[in-house]
Amino acid sequence: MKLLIVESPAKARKIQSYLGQGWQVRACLGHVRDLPNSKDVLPERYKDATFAKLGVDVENNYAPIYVARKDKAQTIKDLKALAKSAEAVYLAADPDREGESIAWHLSVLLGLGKDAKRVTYQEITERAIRQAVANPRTIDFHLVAAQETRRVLDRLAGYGVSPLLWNAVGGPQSAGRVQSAALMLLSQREQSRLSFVASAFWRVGVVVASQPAFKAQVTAIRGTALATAASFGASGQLKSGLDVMQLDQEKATQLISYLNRQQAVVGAVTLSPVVRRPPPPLTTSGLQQAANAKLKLGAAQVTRLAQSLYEQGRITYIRTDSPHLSDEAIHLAREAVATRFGPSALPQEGRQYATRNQNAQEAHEAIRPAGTFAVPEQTGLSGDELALYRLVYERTLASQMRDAVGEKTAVMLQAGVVTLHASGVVLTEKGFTALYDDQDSSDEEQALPKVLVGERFSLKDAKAEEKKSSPPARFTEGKFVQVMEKAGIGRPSTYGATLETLQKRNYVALRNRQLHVTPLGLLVASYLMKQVPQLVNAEFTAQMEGDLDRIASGTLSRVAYLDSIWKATLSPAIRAAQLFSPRYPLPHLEAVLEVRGGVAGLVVSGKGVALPDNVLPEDLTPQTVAALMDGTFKASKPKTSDASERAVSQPAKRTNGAASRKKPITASTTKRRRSTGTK
DNA sequence: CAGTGAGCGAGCTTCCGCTTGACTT
Repeated sequence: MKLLIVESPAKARKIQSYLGQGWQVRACLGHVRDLPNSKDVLPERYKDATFAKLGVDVENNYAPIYVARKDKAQTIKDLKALAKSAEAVYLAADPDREGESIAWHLSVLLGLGKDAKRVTYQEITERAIRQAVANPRTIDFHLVAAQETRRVLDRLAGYGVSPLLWNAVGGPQSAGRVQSAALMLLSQREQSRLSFVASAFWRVGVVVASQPAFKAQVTAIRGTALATAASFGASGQLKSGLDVMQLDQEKATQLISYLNRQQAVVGAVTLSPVVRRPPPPLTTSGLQQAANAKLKLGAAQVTRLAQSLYEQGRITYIRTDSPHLSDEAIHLAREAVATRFGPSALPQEGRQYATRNQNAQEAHEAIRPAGTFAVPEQTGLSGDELALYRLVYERTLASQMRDAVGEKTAVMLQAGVVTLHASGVVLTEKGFTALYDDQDSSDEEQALPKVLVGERFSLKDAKAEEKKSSPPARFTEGKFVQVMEKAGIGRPSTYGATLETLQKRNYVALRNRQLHVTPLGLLVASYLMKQVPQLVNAEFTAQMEGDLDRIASGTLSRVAYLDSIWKATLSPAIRAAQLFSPRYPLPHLEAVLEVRGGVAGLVVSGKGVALPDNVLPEDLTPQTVAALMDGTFKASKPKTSDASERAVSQPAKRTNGAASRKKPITASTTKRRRSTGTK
């Protein structure tokens, strides 16, 4: 009997069916050994070591202590028994950095030594598997070293910086390479919203009475452009150097009566072709984004539903960063498109998509229907599972369909001294949009009639509308997963977990499906930014990836790299960090956020109160601040939250005593903390 | 005299990434 070990049980079943008799295919369920997370799992000889809690002997070339993971005890026992009676053991963990490490840890636990046979393959077909097991290689120790470097760095950074927060903020706080960089991105967005000053301006629209009629907007008067939202800076002023006119209500009203007496002459007609390519097949982040936008599902819910579909054999593996489709998948997708829309809906050749993500490891295919591409209605699925499967099915098919082709028409008209513009798009070939439309339905696109330069039309129904410049939008969970991927922060298997951690720590909260940074989150972010800017820098992970690649190729030593990050950078910053608690002066308000015992509070002219749990920075106005200070504040009852919001916020419920304890912050206590801390 | 509460000190918290069930509530 030969033993083949993969990571996932679903994959094991599939491969078992290919290899058949003479093979045992088993799953190890991911990592089997790790750094210790508590003292009781430590081997006896390390119990008294100074680095016991850290699990890394920094002074001895950053040697890690590895212990078998408790949650894998049974799995390891079973694998050991099988390995003993097997004539050969093949280690077939995923073909990436983490997979190579898993293979090595298995080889140690199973006592395989140099005989360990490492096999990898890019797709799960009988041919690919048989070819892989016929050509085993040895374990790539450079790649294993790169993974170990990543693991050690994360432990040193996380366990090094988190205690700073216990001192400065109080309570069970945490910091890390991924979660703190993510918090910083969210916090920067929240801060630019808090300091943003909105400006009001007026826009005037009119109906051009052609056959059929269409709508046009006033864009300029006597050659001077009217202000749009883009004309204003974040502080509410018109951007300098712009020659624009800001309409107020009075001028807008005058403009309306002027327009109603005018005729418009067509001054220019511009036609330009429009080609829209289909969106690529789904990756983990793409699935989160699409399911959030189209199905209004939260991150945790999408993960649960997708995992279930994967286990039922409906879709391929759900944690992937590659939009790649196998030849077989492209063939099946094209067949399904031809059945539904006819062969004319297909381009000559199948379409392959390249990843846009620099850090992609591409160990898996895109997320697509597994097996025979069952039509959604014939799967027997229902509810959210059906909806999510349909999304995967349609995105996969759409990726193989023709481009949508059309024409954009832009018309300029002159009505006396007033310049008007109208535009519209008409699709002449629907292409993939016949199946899957990825455009926001809100940006309406009118079909313009054919008009000629010099034609005259009367105007009617002129209307003025007040608009406001708006701050950068908050992120939904789905959108933010894409932001993390683009910044190279985290991995497909951790995007959801990172969002959960940030919510569990009460740094981030969901409201109306949008991610908000809490007062505590703002304080933690501003503290980390001041004391350990290296850790929260969004570039940090991207640079790390480059260095890990050099370690994997053998051109950079693991110890030299860790020295440059730990001994030369992070460790000195941690030693020099101030321990006093952070303050955050709120823009536009005479109030400062402070924190005591892990609870954020508000301080106004020396007097402090703790903030109730569900108060977010956007709730703080002169009125609510006054009410909070004199104790008359009533939390506005949030509107009934939808299911996806509940699903995520439930596990985030805080059970820790320190965090839920409420103590008023007084001027004397905050002052004392600061004076002791700065010594 | 009994009950209350301020104040003190000891001990605790934490990372990222790879995988699923087996546990309660």
